[in-house]
Amino acid sequence: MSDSWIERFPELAALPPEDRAFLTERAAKVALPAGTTVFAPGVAAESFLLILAGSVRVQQVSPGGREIVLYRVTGGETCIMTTSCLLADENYAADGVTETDVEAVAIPKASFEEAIVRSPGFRRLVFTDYSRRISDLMHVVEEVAFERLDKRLAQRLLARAGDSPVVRVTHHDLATDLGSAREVVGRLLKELERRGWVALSRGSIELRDLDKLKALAEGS
Amino acid sequence: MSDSWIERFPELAALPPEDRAFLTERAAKVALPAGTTVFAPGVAAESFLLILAGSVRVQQVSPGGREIVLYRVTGGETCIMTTSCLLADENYAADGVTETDVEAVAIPKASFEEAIVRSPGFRRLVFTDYSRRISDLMHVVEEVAFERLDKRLAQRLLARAGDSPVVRVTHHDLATDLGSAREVVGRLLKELERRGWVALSRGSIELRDLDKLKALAEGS
DNA sequence: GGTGGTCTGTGACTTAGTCACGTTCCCGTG
DNA sequence: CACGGGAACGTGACTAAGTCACAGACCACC
Repeated sequence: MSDSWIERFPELAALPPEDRAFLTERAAKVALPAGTTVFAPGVAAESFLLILAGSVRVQQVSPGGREIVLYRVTGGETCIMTTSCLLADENYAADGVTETDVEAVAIPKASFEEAIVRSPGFRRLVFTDYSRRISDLMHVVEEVAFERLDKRLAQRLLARAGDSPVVRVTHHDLATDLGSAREVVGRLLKELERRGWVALSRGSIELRDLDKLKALAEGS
Repeated sequence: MSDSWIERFPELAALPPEDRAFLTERAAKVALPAGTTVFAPGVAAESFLLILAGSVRVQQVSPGGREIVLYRVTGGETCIMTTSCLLADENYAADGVTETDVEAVAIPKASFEEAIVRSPGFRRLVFTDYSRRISDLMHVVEEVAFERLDKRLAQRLLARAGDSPVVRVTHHDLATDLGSAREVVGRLLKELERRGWVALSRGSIELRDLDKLKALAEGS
């Protein structure tokens, strides 16, 4: 298989040629359409997944139907949940869904284990990704437990706005991002609109006063 | 050094003799009195830690002074926060404090990396522990985001009660366990007392109706 | 027998979540 | 074009949880 994908992973691109070859020979490219369930509680994974492009949302769903996004896996990152299932036969209470069309590379379990043994650089990539996810999770705990919702909402709005000031997102999606309820998010947004900081319309939100929003997002 | 400690870790005890010897030769036993800070934001670790006895509490502290316990590391487990620092040079926003006197075994960074390479069983132990902590963290997120506080409080009371029905703990400590505020915990406890399910006194709580508490802890 | 520190209690208030609706908008089908 | 259904959003009334500013109460130790 072509080894061009490996350039998406600086740690792997810097590997000695024989390790690069080992990986590229055993990797298979896969394409996942938006909305695919990559993993779910009770389903064992059989490959190590490296995401080339697109985004996988890892979330928890409560018995009562509420959801919270734990983190997102995007291009250049690996999917810890499948890794863990490979290494520890662990089953998690979270599921992963592609938010966009996703291009990924899959390495079978046996080759993955061998790569861990033979390549310090590969090992480092895997451990680094574990650490990043643990950081992500700790950050979620911190936010959910301690931060005000209006502040978190402002953070999310700013994060979702790329260069464009218009964010295409529903109240429900924002609530899922924040682990809150749609009505609550709607009310907070309405208050922001009343202040003139955003303009609301069905399915999208225009950020009108970035400075004020940033102040809210960063304020203590 | 004596290799008796290795029996505390079934995965390691089952290792081939040469791997066991490798670990026991390089491990150093350490004793940490209660209240010792094992790691903290901004401090790099230099050894892999295996806990033999006692308990290390890993927690986050908010700017506003509120705290939440993320998980506890107890006998027979390893400390992935230090592991992560070893492997990924990551710095976390959490700190670890010994809750009791702790006996542990430390393996220097270089020996740790070598053990990862040479011993599949050791590798498995490390990855399994990563997975366990990720599970723990996801569980915390789920509880904080979705579960009622009275239910979580009942769970904690039951968890803290060993065989004895009298739990020695302050309202503040329970609040820290739950990531909540002392006053809130106090009010909920008072309500439980009014129902006759617990009896409160300074510094301790007597569980009077385990069935009712269990029903609360398990109820939807 | 004070005295400082820890632990707990309380009321008034704000913020967040829940529940049960109702309304509006969009888009495809008859 | 009407209209019907689903998705998105709005609202009010209520409960749960967190915050703030205190005030006691208990304990240990001079």
